[in-house]
Amino acid sequence: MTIQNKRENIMTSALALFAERGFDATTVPMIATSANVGAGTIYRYFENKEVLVNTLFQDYVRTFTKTIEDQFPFQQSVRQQFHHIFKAMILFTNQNEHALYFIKKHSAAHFLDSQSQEDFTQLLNLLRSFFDTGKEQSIIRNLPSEALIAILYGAFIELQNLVRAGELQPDPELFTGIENSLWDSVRSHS
Amino acid sequence: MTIQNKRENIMTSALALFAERGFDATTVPMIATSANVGAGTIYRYFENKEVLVNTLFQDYVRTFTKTIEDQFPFQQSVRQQFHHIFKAMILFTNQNEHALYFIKKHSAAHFLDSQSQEDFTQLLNLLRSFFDTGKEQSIIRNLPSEALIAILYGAFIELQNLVRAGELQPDPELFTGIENSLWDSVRSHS
DNA sequence: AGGAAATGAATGAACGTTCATTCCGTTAAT
DNA sequence: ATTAACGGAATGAACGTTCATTCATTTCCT
Repeated sequence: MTIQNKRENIMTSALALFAERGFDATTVPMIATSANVGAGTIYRYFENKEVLVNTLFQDYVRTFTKTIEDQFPFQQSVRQQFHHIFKAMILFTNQNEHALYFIKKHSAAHFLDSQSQEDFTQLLNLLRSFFDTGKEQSIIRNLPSEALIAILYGAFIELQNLVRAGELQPDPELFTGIENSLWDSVRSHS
Repeated sequence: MTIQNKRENIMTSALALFAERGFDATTVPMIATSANVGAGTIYRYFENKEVLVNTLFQDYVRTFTKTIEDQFPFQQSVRQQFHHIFKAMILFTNQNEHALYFIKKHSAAHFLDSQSQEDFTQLLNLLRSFFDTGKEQSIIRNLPSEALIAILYGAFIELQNLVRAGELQPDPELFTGIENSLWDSVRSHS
């Protein structure tokens, strides 16, 4: 196993455990066992448990932000921009199974350093500016953008949890239905 | 302070701490300090930390379920039933500040005993039967009831977090707007 | 005074972290 | 081609700390 693989292995194991059990209920030996390394090995790659969780947090928040920003259809309709964001959320979740839930679960945690908080704020700003633009055009419902983000984000995460738990079959039809539901929750019905 | 008050005091303090920090990051001495009692006193009222958290969980899940069931307008329209549920969520949150978030945060936790899980399932069943009825009448969107619950529940909790954090002003106008948004997310737009 | 309630220092288990040791791939010498 | 020496990577037992829990003692109330 290469060094890069081993580092990623530790990160992937830690991500899944942090997402499932939470930071505080996950022990370093647990991560080590799951990653098939000795407990001490983790400290060759990460200064300590908090550095590990912050590294993970920043990594995935940035990747998620980039996924939304990538080829964002600035010229097109608000509805199409919403579709792009929704697609990005699905794509990111498919490519990083536990990442969104991990982010959600720890985005207000006491151990986040200032860099992690900054990265998360940037993600929120991106969503906020989308909703603000949509409201200016009277296409998005007249609610605080914070609230609109909460609705979209809260509902989406809860749904992905059901999919992860196997209680919901992730077929395209379902996703279209959910996209429409969430669009109807944020759009203006004048 | 009466015995009943002391017990409630411990429960209220534990609730707030569990909601804010999570079960694993909350220590028993923390709860004791917050409740102005000695650490040992907690063990006069609760066998151990897990019994305490399960007692809290069952208490609040049952109260929440009762709040929804109380005066439920079975005879009236699905929209009015939805309004009742939404009002119940607001009422319950006003009367039990941290309770809904506590429930949310721990409803899939590893330390929940079978009684807690059963109580939570009953709450879900109540919501599920509301959505099922609404779908039969083609008033509710044709999505799995699990998904509809996730949307309503996920969005609502996320919004209450913003209110608790002071990032959203809880005025009646906002709540009406949110109720409409969530109704539009679950209703059928034929 | 007597008995129940409350206490918080003491305890042992479990945690994050360290570090003396082992392992293993590469290099160099024969 | 084989072997010896080297050094960074990996290890997991051991350390100090923190936690949940206990219990000998004190406090409170009747």
